[in-house]
Amino acid sequence: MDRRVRTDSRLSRTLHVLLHMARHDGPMTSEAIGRMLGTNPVVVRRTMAGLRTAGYVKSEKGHGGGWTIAADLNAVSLLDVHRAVGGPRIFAIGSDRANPACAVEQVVNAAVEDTLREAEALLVARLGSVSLAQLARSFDARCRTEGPSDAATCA
Amino acid sequence: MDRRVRTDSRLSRTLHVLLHMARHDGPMTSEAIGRMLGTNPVVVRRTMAGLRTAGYVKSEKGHGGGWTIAADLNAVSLLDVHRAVGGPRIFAIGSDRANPACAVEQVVNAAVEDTLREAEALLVARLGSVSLAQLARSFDARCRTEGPSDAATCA
DNA sequence: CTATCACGTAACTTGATAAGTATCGTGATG
DNA sequence: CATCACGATACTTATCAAGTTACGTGATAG
Repeated sequence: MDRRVRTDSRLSRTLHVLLHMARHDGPMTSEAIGRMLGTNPVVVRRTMAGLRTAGYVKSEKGHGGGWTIAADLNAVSLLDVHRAVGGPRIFAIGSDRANPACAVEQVVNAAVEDTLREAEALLVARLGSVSLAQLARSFDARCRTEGPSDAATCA
Repeated sequence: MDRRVRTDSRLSRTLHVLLHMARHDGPMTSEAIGRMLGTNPVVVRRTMAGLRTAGYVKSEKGHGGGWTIAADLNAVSLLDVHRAVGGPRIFAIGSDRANPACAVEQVVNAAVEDTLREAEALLVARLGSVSLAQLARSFDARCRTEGPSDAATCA
């Protein structure tokens, strides 16, 4: 399905970058990463800033500088990355008024929000249970079954 | 928590309206509903249009006109309402490129989207398992435990 | 020391979408 | 026939991720 919608893609883009960094020797520049993602270096730096604060990557200036992984990939989950990039809003739906005076509205909001909370809990549990290392391994596994790993380079 | 974010509140607002309509004799005008929701009649009509198409409500023009429930509340689930109001976008996060050339990106997107799909399936199952009648009953139950039902009127 | 490289940061623009608003048409009621 | 209430269109507003421009800072090369 070709989604042309408005979704926050910081998590998936960051995971994409991190996996490439894991398979790459030496620092990667924001410009090179931006080319991979089809965007520009400023957007990359903006998103990576959260990862640096969390200690998952570090950055160096000057010649030969760029971004490097600074953590054990086994110790960082997809949830950690989601939080590091500051992507708190998961749902596009919800209720707008927090404490309505109307009791009917209170019941309705509670019902909807309970359901959303359940779904969010599942999401958090799933994202928290997968490490970057596992994700990298699932990529390697896929390459072994589907052919050579040349496709790891971005267009 | 006081969310001042950008959420699609069509589902919760519509449920709110439907429950009031169920407790109300005769048609309710878009203007009266708009006052309940703190919005204006055009927004109400726009959202209700989907419900009418689905056959859950009907509308009458002229004196004494307005909106009336046209379906068995036991037969309509919260999921039915969600779909009737045309609210398809559930998540604010996701991946932007559907079929990337990069195999790493494919693996990452698949992982993220599988997780989202799981959460969506849970959400759909939950919303589909609750009928409007059940929601109305849970309101009545709450009133019995917490006091008189005067709070069913909106501010 | 100076030029270049690469990140850091701030400010602004763009695009998409729910919500809000204004206006006019249409049909039904009294 | 006057009024009411919906139907529909068009336009504006608000929000936020993403994109863009511009300039500053520190590090390396020569």
